Amino acid sequence: MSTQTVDYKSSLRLPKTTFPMRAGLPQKEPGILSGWDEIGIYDQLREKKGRETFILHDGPPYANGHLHIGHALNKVLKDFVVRSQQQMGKDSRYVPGWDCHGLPIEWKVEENYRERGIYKEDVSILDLRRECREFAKNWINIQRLEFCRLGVIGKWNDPYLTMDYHAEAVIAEEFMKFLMNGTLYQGSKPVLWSTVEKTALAEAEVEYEDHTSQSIWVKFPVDTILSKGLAKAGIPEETSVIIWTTTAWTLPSNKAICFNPTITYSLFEVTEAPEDNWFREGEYFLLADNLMEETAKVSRITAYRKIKTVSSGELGQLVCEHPFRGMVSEQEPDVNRWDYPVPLLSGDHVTDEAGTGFVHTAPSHGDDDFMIARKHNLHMTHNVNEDGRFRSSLPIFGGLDIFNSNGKEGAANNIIIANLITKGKLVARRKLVHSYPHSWRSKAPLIYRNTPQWFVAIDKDVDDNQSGEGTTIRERALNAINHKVNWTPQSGQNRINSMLEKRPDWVLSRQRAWGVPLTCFIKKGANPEAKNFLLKDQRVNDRISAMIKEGGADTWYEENTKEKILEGLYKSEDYEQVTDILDVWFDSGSTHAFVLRDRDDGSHDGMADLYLEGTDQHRGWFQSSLLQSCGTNGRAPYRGVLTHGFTLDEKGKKMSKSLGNTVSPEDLVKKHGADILRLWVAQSDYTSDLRIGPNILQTVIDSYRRLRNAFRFILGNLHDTSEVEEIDWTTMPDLERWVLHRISELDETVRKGYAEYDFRGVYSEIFNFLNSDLSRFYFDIRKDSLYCGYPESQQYMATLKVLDMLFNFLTTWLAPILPFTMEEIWQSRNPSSSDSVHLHDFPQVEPGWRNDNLAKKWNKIREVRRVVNAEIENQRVAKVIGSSLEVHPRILVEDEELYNLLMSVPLDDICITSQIDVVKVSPEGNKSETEGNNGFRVEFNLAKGDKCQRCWKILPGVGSFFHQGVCGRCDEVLTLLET
RNA sequence: GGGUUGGUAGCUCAGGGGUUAGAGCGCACGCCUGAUAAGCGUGAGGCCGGUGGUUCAAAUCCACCUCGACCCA
Repeated sequence: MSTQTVDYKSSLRLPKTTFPMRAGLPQKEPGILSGWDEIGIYDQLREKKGRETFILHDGPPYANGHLHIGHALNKVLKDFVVRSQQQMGKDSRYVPGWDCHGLPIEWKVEENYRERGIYKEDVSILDLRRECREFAKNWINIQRLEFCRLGVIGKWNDPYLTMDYHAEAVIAEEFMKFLMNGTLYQGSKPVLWSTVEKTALAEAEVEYEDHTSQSIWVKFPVDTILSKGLAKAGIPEETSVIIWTTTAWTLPSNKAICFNPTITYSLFEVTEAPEDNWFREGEYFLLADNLMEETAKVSRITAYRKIKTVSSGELGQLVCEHPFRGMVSEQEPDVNRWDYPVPLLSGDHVTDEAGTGFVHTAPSHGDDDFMIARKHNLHMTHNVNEDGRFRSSLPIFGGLDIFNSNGKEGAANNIIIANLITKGKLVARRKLVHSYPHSWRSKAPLIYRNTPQWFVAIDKDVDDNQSGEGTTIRERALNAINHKVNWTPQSGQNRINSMLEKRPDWVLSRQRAWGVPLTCFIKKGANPEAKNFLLKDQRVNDRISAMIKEGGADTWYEENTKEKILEGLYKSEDYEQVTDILDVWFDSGSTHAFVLRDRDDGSHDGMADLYLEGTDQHRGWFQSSLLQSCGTNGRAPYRGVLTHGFTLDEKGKKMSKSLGNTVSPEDLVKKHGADILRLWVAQSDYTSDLRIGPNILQTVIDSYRRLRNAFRFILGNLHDTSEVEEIDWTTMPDLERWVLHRISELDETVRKGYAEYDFRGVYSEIFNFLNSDLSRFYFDIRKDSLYCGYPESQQYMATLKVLDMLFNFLTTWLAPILPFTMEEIWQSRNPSSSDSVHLHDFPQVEPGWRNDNLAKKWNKIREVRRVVNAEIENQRVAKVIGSSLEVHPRILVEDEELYNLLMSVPLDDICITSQIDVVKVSPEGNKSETEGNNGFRVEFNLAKGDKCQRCWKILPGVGSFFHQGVCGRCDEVLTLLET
């Protein structure tokens, strides 16, 4: 035997590829992006004709500020959908959009004015709107770049904007449909109001700070005529209901008292009190039991007794007198403005944490009050003017100010309290420091003030001849969400349903500047309930929409607009032009009209296949779009809705700058690349909240590396060549056919997963396949053949063909999730300046690949292999061997079927041992040998012979062939290679 | 406070009345040095958020609590 070693390495076909192990995504991705740009990939995909469309309609993000991780999550999920639908054979279009109007932008612009020392009042509305438009435009451009950087495919060079003139015109048109179909009405609603700025404030403009108020306990005497069942309930006629309030000034506007049926109330009597006390001995009153003690303390009564508990049923029968009943003004001595009944109403908002358990209710001056009022048809009052003074016509209190123009407390509270004392209706008063709304700008305390607003009635029959799905907007909406729309996850249906069932009419109007106006006119001097209050004339509407299409919504605010529009049709001096703007949710709720219906790349029926947003949009866009569309089209604008959760930090906490636990998409992309961000999305369960942070990202990076290396192996063995000879799959070895079987299984789960938007399922299926079936099994086994086999042998060609197929399936399957990396992989095998993996659909599988019997067989073989591995590991740990090629095991099999099965495959290759023996043993005699081992047992033996210098197997006969130091197989291959 | 929703290994997730609760990654140990800042093998990790109930049997069903999230108040 020769001791001389020959270097046979050059005769091997070792993997060779230029595809680097380390990705360098942050550097590489921008280049890939510009490649896509150059070939115009989105438009090129649109050229594929004859495909069914799939329309994911983009929910427009708001154009103010950089993207946060939630935006990224949303757009990445959308991109998964868009790309996967396309590759499954659809024409999958995606038109991104932006929400441009609204308060936050108007605000920032105002802020800029302030910084420049300009007062908002000195700026014309047209100038302000111009600045807002510029502001939005600027951020749209920034966000567009940021979204594109994430690899999101779409019509980025022609997105939709809610501030496009066409969009503004359509929004106005859509609004006017509500004007015409009878659901629009003017009502009023309490809003937070600044008496300093004389304007309504949005919730976002409100700061809560401590404020000292006078809290008062007030008697509302029971109305003995109107109350029912007084005697039966054992309530004396001279009983009072005691309420508690911190806003004495709202008492003149009181219309009801609320109680909570879950609280226990009782009838009490004052049995002892100081001589000069407001609350006198012998007075009867009603109060929540839990609050009696506290009330006794503040009202200085020294003893009281509980007479009996009063049920909520009994309370509901009571009606009180207003404490100011009988008070008249000098101007109107005959009119008593407070001569109305004050009913006791049940309300969930009432608590027994403070006060008396009875809540004084002024419909015009509180949210809860307003809702109760609406439920019980209580009258709204208009007692408070813009400047925070009572209207001058209000008896007794007319002209008093609540807060003056400096935000300091006015006379109203004190004079009202003084009157209560005079009338013997005050029980107690206390100063109270509590959290109270203040203006973000002036820091002045705010009040709730009733202001006229425009509403869409959602329980009124819609006059539009589209009643197939219901006559009211609510009916249509409920019908749609419960019978027509497909929800992902299913829980979304329940969620939006419970919100829709309860929601009130839609408040459309905002007293702001930056938006689409409510383009309508009202008859001067007409009552809002009057038939001619609103000007309804299609000719007028047409002029308005033509005007806006031409010059944008700004034109509404130009001089003489009213005259121009009404010219020749109506006397303009008879009408007043509404200048309020629409709620921005109406803008975005109308996107289906100006995008899906109106754009060439919209959808054939104006409906989207999918809306995809965060779960907060159940109240937002999903609902506004639904209501808008049900009012204008009588149906939902979408067939499917997908919702995702929110992004949290690693501990499941909300992200916030102050906690320092934020992850910005920009940083992430700069540091790790967009594909890592996308892979994080793919690995997460978007149906609940998603966690992200450095540790979680590290595991994403790890799995990315692993995946990348598996592809590198495929590329290396394909030697970066794109041409692989066709061969008939039926002639392939068992093992290759098993891989084909797995591909066909995967094909089914991948397509099904994508169709159901189960990206995590798709990814984990593919990832596990790559690891468990390929790297650990198939690749490991076939390395011998790929490296050492004869390149023209049938088996080698079959393996190569399977690698080729795997390449095509895997790159396309993963392309929606990892568009950059799959492109890099695709290009490194098929370099081309015009091709892209994203132009290719998922390949088709052959029906014959699926072979469940074959799968069963290979499962069994892998089980045997696992046991062989375990035995080899034992010897390795014992330092008997290192490599598995040093082993020549024997497998003792009792089971006939298993024996035949093992004999039918090259088990030495499969176990990566130099040789292997399979021996049939009889079950008699040594039953225990294989019992509990599934009918077989592994016996360890060292491989005998010499190590082949080429393939490293240890075999007898090595060295006895023509080529030095090699085994028979290698000798043969070397000979063939030389010819 | 209400509605909705979630809590399974260090991480991301499967499972879902019935043997010793699974996967992948990570980790530890070992091997290989012809996927090499890679690959292979083996292994250790879990009072399945808590308490109580229903049941022969609960991670799974029910109730309550707790911790988080979204929306609302």
